[in-house]
Amino acid sequence: MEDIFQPAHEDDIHHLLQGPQDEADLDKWLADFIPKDGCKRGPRGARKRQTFPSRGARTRRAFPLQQLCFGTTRDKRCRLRKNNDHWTIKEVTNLVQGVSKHGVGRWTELKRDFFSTSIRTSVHLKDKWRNLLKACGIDFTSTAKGNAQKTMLWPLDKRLIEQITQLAYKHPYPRQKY
DNA sequence: TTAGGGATAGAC
DNA sequence: GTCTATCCCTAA
Repeated sequence: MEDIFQPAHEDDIHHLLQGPQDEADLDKWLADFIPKDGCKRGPRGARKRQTFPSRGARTRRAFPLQQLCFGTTRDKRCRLRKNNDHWTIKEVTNLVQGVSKHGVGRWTELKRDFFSTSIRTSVHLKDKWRNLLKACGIDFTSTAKGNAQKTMLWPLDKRLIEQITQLAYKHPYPRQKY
């Protein structure tokens, strides 16, 4: 199976190992971590979207469409669901910067400042922050379930993880009500 | 608009 | 079947 993280050229490998040379180079460097079209990345290895509903004959879950229309036991109406769109390191970095600037709970402002051209909604930002806290082992609510898989943080810079942890304590989630 | 619970996808 | 990331719904 093709390793989607393996750069195509030796120069790319060198570039990857060297890290970003300067701020202008940061985007290109980060781009090496962005999953290629049709692929996913994560602790359990690259995931490719199915290109054909092989299991779809048995279950609607396997359809590879960007959007699905189906009902659930909870919601009888047809419901649209996008396929999973994993976050890139750059997006996570933007989110961390946004929380650093605005604090938690101000997701619309954060979206406006850092994700104005992104498909991510304020709800996505909130969900991702919640997810990052889980992954950092921070129990943000008394009802937090189980232990998040810490290995999800593997592609993230150590400093970024530290920053997330610090922000989590500086700006506890959910936001304090005044 | 936000918080929180639940549903879903996909690897293991 | 389990587990996690992401998406979606809905109450406040």
